[in-house]
Amino acid sequence: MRITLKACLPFSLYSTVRSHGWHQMAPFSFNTEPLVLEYVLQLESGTIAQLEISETADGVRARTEESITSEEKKELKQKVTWMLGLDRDFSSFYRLAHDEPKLARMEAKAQGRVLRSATFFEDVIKTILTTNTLWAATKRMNQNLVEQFGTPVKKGSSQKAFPTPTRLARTSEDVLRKETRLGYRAPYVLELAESIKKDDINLESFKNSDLPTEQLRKKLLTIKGVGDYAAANLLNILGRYDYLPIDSWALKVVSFEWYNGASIGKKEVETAFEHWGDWRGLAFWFWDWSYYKKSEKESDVEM
DNA sequence: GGTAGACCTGGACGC
DNA sequence: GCGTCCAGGTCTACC
Repeated sequence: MRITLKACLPFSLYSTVRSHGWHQMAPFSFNTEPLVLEYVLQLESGTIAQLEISETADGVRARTEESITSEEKKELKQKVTWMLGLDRDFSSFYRLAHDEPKLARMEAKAQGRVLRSATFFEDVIKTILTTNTLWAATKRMNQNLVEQFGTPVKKGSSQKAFPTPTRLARTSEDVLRKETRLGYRAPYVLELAESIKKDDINLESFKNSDLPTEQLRKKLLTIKGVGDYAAANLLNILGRYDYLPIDSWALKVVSFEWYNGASIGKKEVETAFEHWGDWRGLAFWFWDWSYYKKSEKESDVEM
């Protein structure tokens, strides 16, 4: 089965996929030759579809070998549109970015979209796994979650979908802590899965919520394991750019950019992007950091 | 509202 | 191979 979807132009599959590290996390995988994004998607009906998404002249083509119903096809279209932000229009931001040398490239590279998971639940769990740990450990915890609790494409297949809240709610904190190696994050993941199962929280409604960003942020902060950084990161994923995800990396690159490497706090980061108003999260996310130019120069010397 | 300490894993390092 | 140190956000208790 194949579907083609049009994107609001400009669009680049490569730029969207490489917008952050999600493409390195199961059930995503990404090949550059040829350019294909793979994802194991679990539909509402329970059907598992192994998707191969490639770029077309004006959008994407999604292919799966599984036969699916017309209702499932409709859901698949909605999910792919959401994951790649195909309907997102960044023209107002591009007009502002043209005058900023650190962002002026964005329109030509069709940057602005961030890769999202099929469900907001998956994005919240993955964000919790990024906190207070190294990237390698985040990937390992996520891999363990998918391997241990994900539904396979076919019986015996190693390709599995991200676990559903219902499936995770059936496990125990002890298993998540010791076997999935989530450590102190285990009760947070379990509590969230249980809350969704009991309908205490509907994370998927956050995708198209009319609530003001501040109220949405407050709701996110009620989730155990989601603090200021994680909430801002999740708001950016939802397309709300009013908050900056300030972690230790942000302090480092902003300090290098404007404070000559001196020790700084959150306030300095916020001040640096204040004038971008409602777009500040997006400007921050795609800023062309001098810190990396310096690193490249140093590695050039070493070579 | 601000701050200190605990939480937990895994990589780096020294022995 | 073993032990120690450190980095990484959030939570909770306390002031």
